[in-house]
Amino acid sequence: MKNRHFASTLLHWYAKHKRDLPWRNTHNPYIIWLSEIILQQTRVAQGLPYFEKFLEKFPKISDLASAPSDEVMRLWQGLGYYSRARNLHQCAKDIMTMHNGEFPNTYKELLKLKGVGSYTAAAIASFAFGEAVAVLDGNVFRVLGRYFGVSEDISSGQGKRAFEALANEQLSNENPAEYNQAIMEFGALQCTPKNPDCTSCSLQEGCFAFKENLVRDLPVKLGKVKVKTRYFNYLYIRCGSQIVVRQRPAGDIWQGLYDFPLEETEGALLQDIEELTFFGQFESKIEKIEFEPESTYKHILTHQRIFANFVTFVIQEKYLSKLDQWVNESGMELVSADKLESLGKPKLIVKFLTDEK
DNA sequence: GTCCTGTTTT
DNA sequence: AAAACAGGAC
Repeated sequence: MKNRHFASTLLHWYAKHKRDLPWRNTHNPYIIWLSEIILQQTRVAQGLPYFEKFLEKFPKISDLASAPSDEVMRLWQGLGYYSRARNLHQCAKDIMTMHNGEFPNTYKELLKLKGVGSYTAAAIASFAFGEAVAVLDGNVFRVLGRYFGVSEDISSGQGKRAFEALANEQLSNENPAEYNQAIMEFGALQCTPKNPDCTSCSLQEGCFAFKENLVRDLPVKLGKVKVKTRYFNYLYIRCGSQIVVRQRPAGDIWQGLYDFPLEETEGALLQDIEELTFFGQFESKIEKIEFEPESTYKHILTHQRIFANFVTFVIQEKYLSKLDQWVNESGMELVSADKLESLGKPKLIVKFLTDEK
């Protein structure tokens, strides 16, 4: 007989402390999948409004599959990690075309879906279909790492395998769904990264980290991110009621979102508009120019630090066709302010547009 | 390693 | 104000 103290304590704690969240009252795999993709790398408080918007707009997976991708990206605007939105949409289409609109119902098959990795596959398999497979997310690493005193690095392959084995060993086979929810909720509310509430903890007695005073040091996470700095000189070009926009290409940040024509520089932002290639081409046709290098925006990502300036150009309306030609040749678009509002944009762009008003 | 934004800590 | 942190897929 295995020692079930850990699992049963978590299950009791969960029954008493769990939050009532909309995706917890269903076995509908579409709703569970949607919530899990939105909550990847995202806290409940930030993801909840997006979950509600998406479910209202797309009540069924067929609704999501048939939506234009710009609409999906616009709805995702502000949530970050936009590949999740692209994968979400592609996955919905794949399920309609390759699975007759029905979700796969095993961990193994779920893992093949776009945007579904080991965590999300385990979550859907257990929550929707009751499969006995343990989830492994940041909360689970922390709770297991502390309670059992695992000192392996969670970012190494060896560490991950050790945690996976331990997680599946502790999993309640009677109720894998409740157990998975319980350990993650426990990590989110009780066994938090900073200042966990050890004094009121029902697992305190058997906790290795508490006993050895290692709560602050577990789990072990090595590996550092090196941040590179980039300089974006944005051109905010208007002509009559039209604005020049550009959809961001593959191979860089914010793929599929819209921003403005951009001249990126090395080492520093441009200090003079005459250094902009665009200025040379349109110098004689510019009515009004605003250049405010003092209002530089700083935008921080995990791996990049971006400094951005926005230079406003107002082109005389009689040169619209000339501008239109340049826009088309450069693979960009001229859109109205309303259209621009409706497009999915990075936070940096939304912030600039808000500040403009 | 590459992908984002919001919150917490310093 | 800046840095650190939180949160998985590819």
